[in-house]
Amino acid sequence: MAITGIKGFNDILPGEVEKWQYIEATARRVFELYGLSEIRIPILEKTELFCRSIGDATDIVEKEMYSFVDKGENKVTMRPEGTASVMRAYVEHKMHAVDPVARLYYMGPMFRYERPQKGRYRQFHQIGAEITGVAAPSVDAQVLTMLTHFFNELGLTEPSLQINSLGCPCCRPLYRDALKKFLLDRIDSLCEDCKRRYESNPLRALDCKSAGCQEATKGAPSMLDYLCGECSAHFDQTRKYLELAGTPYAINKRMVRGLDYYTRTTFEMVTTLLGAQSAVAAGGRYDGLIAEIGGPQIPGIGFAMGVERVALLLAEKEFSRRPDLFIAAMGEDAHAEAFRLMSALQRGGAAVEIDYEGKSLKSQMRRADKFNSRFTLIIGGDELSRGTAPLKDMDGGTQSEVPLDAESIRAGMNGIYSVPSETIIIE
RNA sequence: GUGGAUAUGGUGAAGCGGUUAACACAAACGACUGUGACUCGUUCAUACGUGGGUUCGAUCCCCACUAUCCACCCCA
Repeated sequence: MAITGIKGFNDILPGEVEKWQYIEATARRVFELYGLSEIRIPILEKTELFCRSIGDATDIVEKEMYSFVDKGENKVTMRPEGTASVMRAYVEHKMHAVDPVARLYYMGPMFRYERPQKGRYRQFHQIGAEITGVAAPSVDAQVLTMLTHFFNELGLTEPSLQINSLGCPCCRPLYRDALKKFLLDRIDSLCEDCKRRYESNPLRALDCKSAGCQEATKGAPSMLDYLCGECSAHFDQTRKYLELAGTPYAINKRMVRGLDYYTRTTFEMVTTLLGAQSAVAAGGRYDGLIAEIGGPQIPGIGFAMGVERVALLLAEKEFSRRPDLFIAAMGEDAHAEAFRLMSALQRGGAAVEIDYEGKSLKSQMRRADKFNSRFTLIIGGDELSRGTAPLKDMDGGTQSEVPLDAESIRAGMNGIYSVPSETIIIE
C-alpha cells in the first residue's frame, strides 16, 4: 500500500493551483492599494500565545490545536490562526515605537484538528490583514471596504457583508446579564448545547441553528441597544463611513464571534453557496489584544479569509496558462535547432514547448493543440537548408514564413499578439 | 468527539451471485501519404478500498476495519 497524505491535509495540484495564485495575487494587489505590507510569520508559536489571545475556554484552544512538546521541552503549537502571531511580532519588534500604526497582511497555512468537511480542512489557508494603532471608526470602514473591494476584484458579488458590534468591556457585561435574564424564562426550549453554554457563552444561543433556539431568542434584547455611548457612537460612525465609501452591508444583530479578543465592530462575509460553511471571511476589532499579550494599550482591527472557501466560490471559473510557442521538429538536426531556438526564446521571456522524444509531426501538432499554444513553428530538413520555417497561428490557422532566429520568431509572433507571456487566462 | 452516506481504471460511471467487468471522456499510437481542432481505427482494470465469512461460485450477500464525503459541534 502506497503512503498516503494525512487526513485533512490536501495537495493543491496544477490546474487548481493557478486559481490560488490568482487569489493571492489579487489580494496582494488590492491590499497594497490600501497601504498594507506583507508580513511573514512562523507556523510554530509558543502554545501560551494562543491560550492568551484566542481564549482558554474557546473550542480552538480546548480541542483543536496541533500542540506538542519539542526537543527543548517547550510547549509549541502549529498556528490555528494568524492574528495572534502578527500581534506577537508587532510587540516583539516594538513596531509601535516607530509608528503605532501598522498595516499588515499575511497569507499561509493554519492548522486545526477538526473533522474535515466541505470548505473545512485540518490544514487550511488564510489570507488576513491587520491594522493597529487607529481607534477611529473610519478605519473600520476602510478595512471593510478593502475586503469588499477584494471580492469584487475577483468578480464575486455573492459573499455579502454583515456587521455587528460586540461592545466593549464596559457595556458587554450589562448586555450579557440582560440576555441571560431573558433566556432564563425560556431555558427549556433551548437545545442541549445552548443550555450547557448558558453560563459560559450565552450569546451563542443567538446564532444557534436549532429551531428551538431560533424561536426562543426571537424577541431577545440586542447588543446594539446596550452599547455604551462610545461604542454606540463608534458603530454609527462606522456605518456613516461605509456609506461614504459606497460599501454595501447589512446589520446582523445576532452575529457572534468565536474568539475572545473581539470588541466593538465585528463582521463576516457570508455566502449561501458553501453548505454549512457560510463565513468566507470574518474579523473584527480587538482593542484589548495587544495589551493582553504584553504590549502597550494599542487598538487593532483585522480579518482573515479562508482561501479554500474563496476558491470554492470561484469553482466555475477555469484558470489555465498557455505557452506562446510550440516548436515541432522532424529529424535530429531539426530537433537540435528547435532546442536551440527554444532556449533562446525562453531566455527572452517567451513560454516555449517542444517535443523531446522524436514523435511524428502529427503527434507534435496534437500536443501543441493540447497545450493550447498560441503559435507553432514547424522545422524539418527543408527548413534547415532554407533558413526559414512556417510559423502557424493556432487560433486563426494562418501561417507565415519566418527566418530561424529568435528575434525574427518573436517579431512574427508579436505582429499578431501583443499579450505578454505567462498571463493567467480566466474564462 | 458524534451521526449519516459512499467506496469499481487517470476521470465519470454500468454491472447487483456464474459476463471477455459495459459505455463515455482522458491518454498513447496510427489512418486522412510534412500541420492540431472534425472523423475513423488500435491500445488502455488477472481487477471491483482492506481483511475475514456465507456459497459449488462473489464486484454483487454478511461482518469488521480503513478511507472519502456530508452534517453536528465549532469555525476561515
